[in-house]
Amino acid sequence: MQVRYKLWLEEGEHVFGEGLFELLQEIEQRGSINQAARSLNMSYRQAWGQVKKAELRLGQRLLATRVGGEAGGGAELTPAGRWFLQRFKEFKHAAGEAIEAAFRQYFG
Amino acid sequence: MQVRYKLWLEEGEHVFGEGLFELLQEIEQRGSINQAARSLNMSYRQAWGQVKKAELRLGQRLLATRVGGEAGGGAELTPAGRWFLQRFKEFKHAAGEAIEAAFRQYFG
DNA sequence: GGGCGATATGTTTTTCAAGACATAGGGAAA
DNA sequence: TTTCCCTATGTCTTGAAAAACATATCGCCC
Repeated sequence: MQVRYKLWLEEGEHVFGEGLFELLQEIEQRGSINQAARSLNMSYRQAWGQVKKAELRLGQRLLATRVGGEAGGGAELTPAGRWFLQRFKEFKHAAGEAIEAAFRQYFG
Repeated sequence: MQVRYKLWLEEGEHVFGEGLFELLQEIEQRGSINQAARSLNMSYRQAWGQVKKAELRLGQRLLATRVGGEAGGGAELTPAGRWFLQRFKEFKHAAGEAIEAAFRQYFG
């Protein structure tokens, strides 16, 4: 038997979770939504929509994008984007450890 | 902004989570699946199916039921049922506290 | 100016889980 | 022997989220 969990943040509605976390991470190191989506095996439409919805609900931009140009365009994280990425990463790690520990304590 | 989470146990597949937890709790103090379902605002079909699926996957009974008789029948927890209920309750509490604490630490 | 690789959205289709509906049967008690 | 309240299942409907499909536009570069 094993424990499973999902963690996310809400601002009335879902704004930041595992999916967006991985997506932003990938965008940060690839420089484009398209590349990131591809590498995570999802469609550009899906990736873009996810970011857009979060930005709307948070009331702030997570990505700075450009259209056209040398590489056709691209995207990079705004300071807010980097902030969320970093914080969520640390939070997720701490919470995950604690959950596993509690599981071991009560079911191990 | 607030943190949200879901915790559950798997044995290959989902076997025990919040839903079953509340259901067993209610059954324990009401003595019937029907009454419990009603009080949780779900159908008997749904409640019964949930228990059945878990029992199948766990390979052990969670409820001892009887058909017909004075109250029409009824259900009570087996020792295994009580064990899961108690353990999950404690685990859920400990994990919840830890998650909230981590959230405060990183986003508070 | 056409191709390439991006962003940016609207629309439609699929899928899959949740819920609703239906039916059979058991046993005490009036 | 009928009524009542329950267990026990099969099946059908539906509704929402995910995926697929379809366009439009932008700007460098050859």
